[in-house]
Amino acid sequence: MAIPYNHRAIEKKWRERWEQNPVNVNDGKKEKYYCLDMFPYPSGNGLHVGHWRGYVISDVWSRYKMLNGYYVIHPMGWDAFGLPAENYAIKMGVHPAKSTAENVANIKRQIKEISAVYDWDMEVNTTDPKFYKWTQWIFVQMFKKGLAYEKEMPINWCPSCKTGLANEEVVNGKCERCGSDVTKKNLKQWMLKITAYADRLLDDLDKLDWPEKVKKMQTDWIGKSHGAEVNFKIDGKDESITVYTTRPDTLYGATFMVLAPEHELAKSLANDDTRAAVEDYIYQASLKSSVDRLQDKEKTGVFTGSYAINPLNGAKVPIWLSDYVLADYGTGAIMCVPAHDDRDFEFAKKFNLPIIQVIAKDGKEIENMEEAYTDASGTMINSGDWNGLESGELKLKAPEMIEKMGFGKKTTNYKLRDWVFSRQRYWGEPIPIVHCPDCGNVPVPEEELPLLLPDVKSYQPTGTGESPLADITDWVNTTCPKCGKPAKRETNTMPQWAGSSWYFLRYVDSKNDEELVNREKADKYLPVDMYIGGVEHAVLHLLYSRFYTKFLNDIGVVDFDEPFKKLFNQGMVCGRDKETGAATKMSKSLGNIVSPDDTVRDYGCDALRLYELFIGPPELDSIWDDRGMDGIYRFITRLWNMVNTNIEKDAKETEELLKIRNRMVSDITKRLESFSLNTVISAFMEYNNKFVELTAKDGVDKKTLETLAILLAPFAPHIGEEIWELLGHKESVFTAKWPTFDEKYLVDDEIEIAVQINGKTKATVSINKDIDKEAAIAAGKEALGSKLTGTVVKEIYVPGRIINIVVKA
RNA sequence: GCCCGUGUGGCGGAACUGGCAGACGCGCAGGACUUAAAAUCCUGUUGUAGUGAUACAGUACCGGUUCGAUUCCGGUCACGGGCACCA
Repeated sequence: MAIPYNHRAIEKKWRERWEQNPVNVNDGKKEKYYCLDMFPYPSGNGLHVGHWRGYVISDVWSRYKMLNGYYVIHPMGWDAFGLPAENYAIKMGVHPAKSTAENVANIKRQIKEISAVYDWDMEVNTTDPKFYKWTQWIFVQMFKKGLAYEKEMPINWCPSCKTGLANEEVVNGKCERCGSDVTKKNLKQWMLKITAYADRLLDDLDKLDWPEKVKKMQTDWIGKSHGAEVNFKIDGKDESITVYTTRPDTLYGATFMVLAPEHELAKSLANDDTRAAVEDYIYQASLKSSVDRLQDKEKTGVFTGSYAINPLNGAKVPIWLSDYVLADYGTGAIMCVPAHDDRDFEFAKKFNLPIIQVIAKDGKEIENMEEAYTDASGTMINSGDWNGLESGELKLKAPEMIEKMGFGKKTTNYKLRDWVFSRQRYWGEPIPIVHCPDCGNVPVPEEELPLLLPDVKSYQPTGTGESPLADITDWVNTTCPKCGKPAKRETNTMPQWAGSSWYFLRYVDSKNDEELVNREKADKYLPVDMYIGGVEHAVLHLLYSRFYTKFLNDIGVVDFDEPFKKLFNQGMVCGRDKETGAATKMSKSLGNIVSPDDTVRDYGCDALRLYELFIGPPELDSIWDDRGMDGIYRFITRLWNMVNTNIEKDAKETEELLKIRNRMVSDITKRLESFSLNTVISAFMEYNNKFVELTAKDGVDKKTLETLAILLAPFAPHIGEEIWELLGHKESVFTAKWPTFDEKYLVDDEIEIAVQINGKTKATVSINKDIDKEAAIAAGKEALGSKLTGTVVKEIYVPGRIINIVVKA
């Protein structure tokens, strides 16, 4: 009898062989295919089976591409700077450099258990000075182009992480990392002018083969809107206030105006009667945190005492202050049309302000308006010259009309804000800037990069708005690179996203000390063809990376302006809540983390790889169930025994086997191409069941077994190799070509189809696939026999699919 | 509140452009082998009624289009995700 399946021996053997003779080689002739994983941050918890899943998916895809003749770039690295690593270090009471190195070592060991075809020569680590030299270099280039600038402003501040945060890092008013309520803090910050790329970031989404969901999230995040700025004169003064509106068609319906409490004219609009109330309102608003401002939907406000003149009809409208108007969007001031905007309506009701309907709803004026009519469709009313126009068309034309009339202009606005880039933390790339009292901000000269992160005993965040680096006077005090006079270093560090925004460019030339990436190599091996990772980075990493790539394209570092052609988001692997049985995210606090280590030991790497795929559709979340591993192991054992038995049998190729083999190739290839990886595994099981059946009879031929070995290799590489070798091959299975199939074997001549009466299946019948309708109907009726009663009204035959007889009782 | 996604056996999930709903696997039940257990193999497994072939019902719910709907359309509910006063 055949040798029993021994996953430990087989996997050890092939891992050693691959180590000596890598299977993914660049012979300079093959076309490249760049398949990238989102690189992990090395947390102390190590990997769980959820992380594994993404890596298995990308490895299956990489190996499939190899078998299709590509040289596959499939690298791995470490996103090791940033808050998670630093917070972990603080918790454990060790230096982040030390804990990071330990965590990297542990996770690398775990990742090697996957037996993926990673090219470890390419490995990068964002905390390596040789790497962050270039992270700093990019910052300097941005500074030179005016895209990195310093600004004092109220920014999002996490009181627990004790650092400023980017807008993208604030989720529902809470810190993305630790969940604390985010407050505002006035700090001098480095900013990156991502808004300069807003239009390109928006327009180029069309070029990308990405999930629609992610594209939509980025579109919404950029939030481009079209409208007009309109100038309203302040009654009795020379000054005017400019508002931004997307609904200039409703200008005749503007019955009041609201400014953000932070608006520069806010105080000056008050008179003796209102001054106390206005100043108090402004003060109260300044105390509100962003969370309060998000949660208090109840409108508040105060009348300034001043009026503005509607430039279109000369109407005098009161000017109010309210915190529902955002200071940093548009002009910080809005014209209010309560009849056609929900928020303005609510405000008008609360403060008893007039409501004028200017768009007819269903051709009429609404009698007792109970909610705003917000559709831009209907005929204009109460609108002077504009009466009778269609509001949707007017909305589009009004900005230009206003521009011609001379009291405003057509304009666009974005929700996207510039990127707050300073972190008041230790564990990040130092921002390479020197503050000189005479020369201002001077970048560290490029030949002096990297500017090393100094070693320090106390790396805890200070909470004062200063980075821990500020305490290291030796380091802070320096000389100005320009004039040589005493100067001080910038002490803030970069956010975690700095390194991850460009790391994928570095893999293909990771040891280059002269350039970020050699241009020739970049042209040859970049950009990324397939990027695989979780959806949680939709507006963070994936937006930042696109921005960086466009910038590097602009300064000639690379010749493409989109980093990732295709994106695949894999679903999470959830655990089960022990009490409710509901699916929950795997987390340490819930105690439902499943580590891959034990599973690999007990069932083997191949078994876990197959199970990670079999568990459910790769793009959806799925639930881990340990018991499923037994099913996979049974399948592997059955397959293993089947192959070994057939090697002894040495069966002949028959017509039946030819058919099965071609169908197997067709099924697996189609499902793999459409990323339906869970059903690929199902198909393997189904075909294996057939082979087991045939083995009990005449056996399965060698060619079919070879085909099976190749098909299986991307999924279970050790087994694929072992079977390939058992079948007499000296070279690796990955030197083989992915098999093709012949269409002629996919369809039977005799097919079995369903026979229905009034759309309900009542019988089945075997017919030749080419017979005409008449013959098919006759065969169908015969199969139905006495079940067919009543008058036949209609006879339907869809060739190869169905026979349906419609009868009337 | 707005936008997007999902809803199929005890469980994970299949079903190509509308064409035999429940592939494949888990679990469970019965059987074989065994002194016994594990492992392995075989059989069954949507529900209801019936010994039975079979009949009827059935893809969250209500309705529509169609010879025929898990699939298309309209409405409702539930769950998940994104955005959240962006004028």
